[in-house]
Amino acid sequence: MKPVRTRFAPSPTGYLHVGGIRTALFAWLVARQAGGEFILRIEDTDQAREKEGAADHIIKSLRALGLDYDEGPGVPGDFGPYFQTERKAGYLEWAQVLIDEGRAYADPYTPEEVQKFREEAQRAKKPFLYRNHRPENPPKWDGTTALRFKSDPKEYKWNDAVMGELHAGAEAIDDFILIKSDGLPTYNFAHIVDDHEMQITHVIRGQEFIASAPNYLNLYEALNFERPVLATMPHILGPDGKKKLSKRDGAKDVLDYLRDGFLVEAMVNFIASLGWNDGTEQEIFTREELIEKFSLERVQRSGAIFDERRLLWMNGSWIRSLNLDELYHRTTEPSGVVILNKSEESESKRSFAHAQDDAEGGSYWPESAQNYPEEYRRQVLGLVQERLKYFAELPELTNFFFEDLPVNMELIDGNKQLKKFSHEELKALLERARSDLAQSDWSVADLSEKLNGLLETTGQKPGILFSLIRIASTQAPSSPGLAETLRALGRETSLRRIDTTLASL
RNA sequence: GGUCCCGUCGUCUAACGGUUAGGACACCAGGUUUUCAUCCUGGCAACCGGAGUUCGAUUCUCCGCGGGAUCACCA
Repeated sequence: MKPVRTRFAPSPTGYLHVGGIRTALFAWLVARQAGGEFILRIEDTDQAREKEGAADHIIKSLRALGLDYDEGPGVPGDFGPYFQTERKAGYLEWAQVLIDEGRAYADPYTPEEVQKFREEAQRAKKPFLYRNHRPENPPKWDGTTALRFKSDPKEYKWNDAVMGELHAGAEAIDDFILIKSDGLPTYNFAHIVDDHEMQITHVIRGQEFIASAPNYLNLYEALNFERPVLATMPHILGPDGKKKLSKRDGAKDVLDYLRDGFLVEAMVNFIASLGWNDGTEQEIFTREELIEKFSLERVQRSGAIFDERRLLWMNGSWIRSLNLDELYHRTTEPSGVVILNKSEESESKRSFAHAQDDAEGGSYWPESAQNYPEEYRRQVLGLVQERLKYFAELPELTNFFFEDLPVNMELIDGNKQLKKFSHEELKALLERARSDLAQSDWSVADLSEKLNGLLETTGQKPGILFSLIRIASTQAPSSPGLAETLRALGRETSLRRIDTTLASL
C-alpha cells in the first residue's frame, strides 16, 4: 500500500471561504487519518487572475484553522517546488512525451477562429467539440502557440469516492489545451502532471471538475499515469439554495470568522458537518474525533446550504465547553489568527515563512475594560460565558461592568411589567431596595438574602422588583443574574448607579 | 441546447425494502425567583410527482419535474 498523500491545490485568486476550506479540511482529514501527508500546492498558472498576497492569505487561513501541511510553500519537501509557475520545465517534458507519441499537437487556429467554430456549433444546436476541427497536418509546435491534447474519445465509467459510480459518454472528451501560448500549462494538464510527480493518492476537489473528469481519465491513460482516488465534493450554496455564496452567508473569508471570535474548534466542527456526519446523532466533534471518524464515503452527494445560525449555535456550544482560563486566554488573543496550540507549534519542525502573524487588533474586550484588573475581567467573563455566541459581541454584553451607561428611561418605560407603575411608585420601591441593599456585606449569599427579603417586605413579584434593580444598576437591556451582577459591580458602583436612576425618576 | 450530478422537516441531516420517518439548528409554548442566555419539558415541521418491481417502497428501476455543475489559451 502506498502512503496516503493528499493535497489542497488552490489558485491564488482570493481568500478562502467555507467552501474552499471544506475541501482543504477533508483532504487534511484523509491524510491525518491514514497517517499520511497533506500537501499544499499553489496553482498559479493563470497570471491574469492572480491576486497579490492571495497565496500568503490562503496559507495563513490554513494555519489558523490548524490544517498544517507537510509539504508546500515554506515547508520544503521531496517533491517541490510547490508553486506551479516554478515547475514549468516538468510540464514541458511531459508535453514532449505526448508530442513524441503523437498525442499532442500545435493548435493552428487563432482564438478568434476557434470562437467561430464554437458559434457555428451553437447555431446548429450541436455541442462544440474542438476535435471535430482537428487539423490534418498541424505545424510543428514551437512553443508560441497553444499545444492541444490529441484525445482518444471513448465512454468512461469510473468510481468517485464521494459520488459513487460515475459515467460519461465519448462526447465529454475533447482536445483541450495542455500548454497555453504564454508557455504555462493549463490546470487540466498541470494538476495531472503534478499529482503524479508528487505521488498524490487522493484528489479531492469541488464538483465543478466532475464534467471534465473524463478528459483527465483520458490524459492519465495517454501519459500512462496511475489514476489517483478521485473524490468530488458537492458545492455549498447560498441561503436560497441557488445563488453562489455571498459574503453574508459563508463566502466570507474564514479569517473574518476567526476575527469575529468564532473558535477554530467550532469552525472546523461546523465545516466538517456541512455535508458529512458519522451516521450517529453526534453533532459536536473534536478535531481528534473527526480524524478518527471521517470518511469520504459518508460525505453527502447533494449540495448543502450554509446556515450561519447553526454556526452561531455551535460556536456558543464550544464557548460554553471551555474552562474559564482557556476562554479568557482566547478573548485576549489578537484577532484569533493564531489559535494553534502553542506547544504543539514549537515542537513542529514546520515553519511558515510566508505566514508570520501580523498581530492585528488587540483583544475582544471593550476599551473601558483595560482600566480593570484581569481578575475582574475573568469574573465578568464567567458571568457572560453562557450567553456569548462569539467574542465580537463581548463589548455589548459586558460594557456596563466597566463603565456607567447613561440612564435609559426607555428600559423602564418599555418594560412590560414596569410600565404599569408610575415613576413615583417605582421611585419609592427603588428607594426601599437601596436602603436594604446598603446594609448588605455584598457577598452573593447576603445580596440574595436581602433581595429575597425585599420580595417579602414590598410584596412585589421578582419580575417587578428585580427588573427595576437590574435596570437601575446596569442600564443594560440584559445582564447576568442580579445578585452576581451586583456582587461583580461592587457596593459603591451599584449604589451610585441606583442613586443616579433615582434622581431621574 | 448537449453532457453530467443531485432531490427526506425552513436549514444541516439519520434511514441502506417493513419505523408512529429519528436527531440537531431555527421557530413556538411551558418550567428553572427579573431581563437576556443556559438548562429541562413539550410542540410545529419532510420522503418532488407518476408509473413499474415487490406481499410491502423514502429506500430498487424507468419517465417526468425541480435544482446544480460544465461546455475557456480559468481553475
